[in-house]
Amino acid sequence: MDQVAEAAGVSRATVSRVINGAPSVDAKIREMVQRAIAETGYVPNVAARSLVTRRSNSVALVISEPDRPDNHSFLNRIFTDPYFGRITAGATGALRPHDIHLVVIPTDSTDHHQVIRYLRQGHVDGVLLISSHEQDTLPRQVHELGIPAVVSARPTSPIAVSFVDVDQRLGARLAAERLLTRGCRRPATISGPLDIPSGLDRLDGFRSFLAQRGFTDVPAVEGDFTRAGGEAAARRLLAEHPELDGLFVASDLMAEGALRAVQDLGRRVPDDLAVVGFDDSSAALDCRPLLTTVRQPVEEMAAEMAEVLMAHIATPGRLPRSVTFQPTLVVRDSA
Amino acid sequence: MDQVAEAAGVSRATVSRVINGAPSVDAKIREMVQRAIAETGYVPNVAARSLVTRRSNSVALVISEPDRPDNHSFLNRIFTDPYFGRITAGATGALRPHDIHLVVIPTDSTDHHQVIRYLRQGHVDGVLLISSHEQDTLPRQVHELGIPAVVSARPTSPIAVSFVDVDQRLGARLAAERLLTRGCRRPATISGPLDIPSGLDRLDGFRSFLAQRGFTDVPAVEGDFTRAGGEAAARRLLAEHPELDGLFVASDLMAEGALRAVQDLGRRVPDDLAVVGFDDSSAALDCRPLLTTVRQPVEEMAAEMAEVLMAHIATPGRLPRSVTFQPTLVVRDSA
DNA sequence: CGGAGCCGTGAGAGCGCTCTTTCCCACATT
DNA sequence: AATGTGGGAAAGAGCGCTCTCACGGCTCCG
Repeated sequence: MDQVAEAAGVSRATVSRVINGAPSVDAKIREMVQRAIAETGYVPNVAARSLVTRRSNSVALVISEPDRPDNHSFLNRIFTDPYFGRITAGATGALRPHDIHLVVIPTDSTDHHQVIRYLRQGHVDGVLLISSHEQDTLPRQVHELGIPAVVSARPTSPIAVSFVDVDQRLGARLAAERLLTRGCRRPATISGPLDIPSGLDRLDGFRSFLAQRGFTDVPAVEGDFTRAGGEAAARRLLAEHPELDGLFVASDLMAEGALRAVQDLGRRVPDDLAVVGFDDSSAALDCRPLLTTVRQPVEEMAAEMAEVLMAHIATPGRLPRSVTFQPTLVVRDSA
Repeated sequence: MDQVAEAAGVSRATVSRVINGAPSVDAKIREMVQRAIAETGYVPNVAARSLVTRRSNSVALVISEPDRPDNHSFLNRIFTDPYFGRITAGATGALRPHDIHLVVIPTDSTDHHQVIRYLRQGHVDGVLLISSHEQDTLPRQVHELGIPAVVSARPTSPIAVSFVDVDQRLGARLAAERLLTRGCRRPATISGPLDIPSGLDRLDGFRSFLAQRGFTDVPAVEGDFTRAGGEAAARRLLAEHPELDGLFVASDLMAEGALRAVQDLGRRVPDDLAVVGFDDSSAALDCRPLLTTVRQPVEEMAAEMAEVLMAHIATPGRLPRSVTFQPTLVVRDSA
């Protein structure tokens, strides 16, 4: 930087001003400095800058999942699930124009303390926290740290933190309505894990809407948001309730598996059994027949999380805000 | 840090020694310092440390893909493809024990300069570069930067950089052998994009092995490593060559699509037509019948990339090294 | 014509750490 | 008793930047 200053015949302070785009620099001098920068090939040292500005220009994407028996499959599951992929894509897209980078940190409860330590050290300016399961203590811990944070769903315990969510119950209702509209009279559902709020909300939303319409004792089987889990759940459900004619599956991945099971068992979709998924991920298009599903705009939601986080970073005292997205029904062939 | 030093009745230097685990500190003093750290809740400032050590303890995972018409789908495609997911999982797993974090940076040629700028600024200690397409200039640019780097495949132009790859031709040969063993006499292939070395190598390896065994003019159609692409390619292939009885598809994702097309067209798999994939990704288990495929240990390869990179970071002058993994055949139901 | 006000620049004090150098003291050696 | 030896702690100089504050020179107004 001294070299640049000397080459341009100005002081270090002026070089700094030019680099940071301060408006109060004379156009001629600005140009001279820029030429000097180009000639010397000068690149600012980010560590030195961070030291004084207290900014790192990066944020963490912390993906908190329940413990897994083995670490390998844990990582693999996370990074292979299209849901997390869409989150990453959405967040990256929103952050990039602001030149903010993303540090991806998967975690389960066994290494919460490492994550917390990382965050405390000031590596990042804020956190996007993807946490779904009920008992997860990480949102609270992060909140207590005082670092800017946005969570991916309404926290289960009431903490004053910003979050972005989709109206889960409305989504479930859209699915239920679609099934009824098609003429289904024996609806059932494969839910997500019931220790996850979104799993619970979708189940509850589905059932309570149907109850209003006079359908009680709607069968439900708990799934685990994987294809294999969906397939197994569908087999179980049809074994116990062969009369079913409509099925709401709480994720597209599970729906893909369920569709397979249903067809293996000789049911035609949608004629014998109509199936509605949830997510509208790429998996919906991998199904045959193409999956009718409830669209959750995951990329937009992640982008919104990023925007809210950046706002928090820019103005520290800012009050938490929550944003709820509306799901929509995407009608294809399966229902 | 001054507070800690005062609380422990020592100097800042000693606190630093304790934090960095210097062996030459008296046990009693060490303990006092640690107590002081705990009491004050002191956390070292990483920016200040980086400023003097010239280390950031993070590395970039740069995923370089060809230009896409629209940015949105570009990000989505990358983060949804299980191949990149496996890479991320493998790299994360290897880096975590060393407390090194991963900054994920997707890029196409339109923003190479941004990536280069980011790297030059010293945000990261090194780069894991995932670059597949032939004309990609990024590997060379990164190499010229002089920053420690490891590339995911043999660079197309000969630059002195470390890389990790799988023996693509051997993999293709394993597939060919399997088809012949099953008794196929009319083999064909759906290749990857031919401007990607791995695509080319698999095609070439397949054909040249078959040529040795007397099979010439083996039909091939170019695919694009997506499910939809695989499906379309299979339809084209079977329309032109209805007599086929064996098919090597250069990625599991494409194989999944191809399988669908083949079965839609009334062929039974594997009886009428045997299908072998490539990758052994989770997609292989989503196929029906379960996909016989060539296993590429992507997670291990990514982990190895990370190890090599850390070695380069630790000892700067180190000569480039390349590691080639052996693929294996995983026999399931489709061939 | 003198002083107030403003714009643009320079000087210099840190930001919080590491690491080399220096120093002290206890103990061994002659 | 004087000198040598070495382990362990302290002192202090940076690392490369930003940002406040002071100041010089200009315009403008009374």
